[in-house]
Amino acid sequence: MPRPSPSSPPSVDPVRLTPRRVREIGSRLLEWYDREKRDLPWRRTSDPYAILVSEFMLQQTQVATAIPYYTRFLKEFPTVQALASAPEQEVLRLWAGLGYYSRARNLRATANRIVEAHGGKVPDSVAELLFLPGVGSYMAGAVASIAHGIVAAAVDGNVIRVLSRLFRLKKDPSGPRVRRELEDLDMALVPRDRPGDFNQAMMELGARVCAPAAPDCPACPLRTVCEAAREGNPTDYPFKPRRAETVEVEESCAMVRRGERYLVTQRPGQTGRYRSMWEFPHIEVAKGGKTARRAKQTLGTYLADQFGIEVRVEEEWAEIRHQVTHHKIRKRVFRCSVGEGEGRAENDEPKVEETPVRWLTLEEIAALPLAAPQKRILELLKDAESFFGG
DNA sequence: AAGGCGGGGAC
DNA sequence: GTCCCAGCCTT
Repeated sequence: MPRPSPSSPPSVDPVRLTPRRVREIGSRLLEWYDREKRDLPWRRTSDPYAILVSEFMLQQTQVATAIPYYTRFLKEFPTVQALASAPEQEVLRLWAGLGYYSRARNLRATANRIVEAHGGKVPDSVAELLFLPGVGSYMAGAVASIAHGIVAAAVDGNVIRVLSRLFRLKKDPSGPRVRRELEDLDMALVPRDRPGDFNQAMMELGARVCAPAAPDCPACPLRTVCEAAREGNPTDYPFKPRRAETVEVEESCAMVRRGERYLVTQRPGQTGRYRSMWEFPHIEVAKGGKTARRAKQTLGTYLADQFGIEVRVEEEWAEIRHQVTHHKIRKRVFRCSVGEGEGRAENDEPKVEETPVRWLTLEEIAALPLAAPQKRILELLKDAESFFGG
């Protein structure tokens, strides 16, 4: 049997899963976890509903970001019944600013399903959990293991990284196939007596020690059983697929004031960003050429066509920059003036039925579900009003 | 299999 | 600036 020559293409190292190595990984990791685990709100409860809420919030969201939202949310909806019977707008309002608003809608739908079909109890099997809206492979395993002590794999971004380094896995983990292999591998590692703690420990290790850019190998409880650490190149793992290029987007936003009230509208549609959330009217502006002038024109036309409101677009009043996934957005906020008797009087009938329009005070607007950039505009307006004395 | 979905933390 | 986060759903 010839040895592979140095020039042969790299192949995936065979994963060696001796019972001894499995035991060692489990015991070292749990020992570390028992010593180092953070005191997090959802670790102070054994209520499966609360744990379910935390898992929804923690999707693509860092622990520190989620904590204040989690606390508020459970205070408002302490039981699955309370959430199931809440209006969607109310759920969205508590989620506003956290992003990925489908999570909020799915969580509410899941609460509904749990009350209707599971007698108000969060299911304890992975198969049943997978039927719930917004619950995928990771969450089903996380909830089953953490809330119910079921032996299940829970493979998130942290676990992908830890496993890839432990076993020097070179394959792209973003596809479902390799993902499935990772789940099988993880499943073989989960200690039968403490599945929930093991899964949390893997994630905590990934977040605090086995970090993406600067892993702290000397502090790692698994350094003696980690192939990448031995090789000295942990940051070579996991394989990273090419990222989408950043796209720049220009938007115009209308600040239309009438006395104490401002024009706001509800985002229409069954799909798409921010649906059913509220905003100061805004629209994307085609780029190129004299963008600034086009931004004004586009906005005036939009207000007239969409809402039947004739305004004069005045000066640019503020500029908001933010980034969502691979979109880099610049939002120019224009002050707009409405002539006396123009626009509409108190009974606003938009031309487009499904696009509600309201004239509201800043206080009333603050009570609506607003995405983060809209909250920022609202804060700017509040500051301006207090500055000018209202 | 690929793209959409928001926002923020860490560097 | 960059990367990536306790992912999931739709097409």
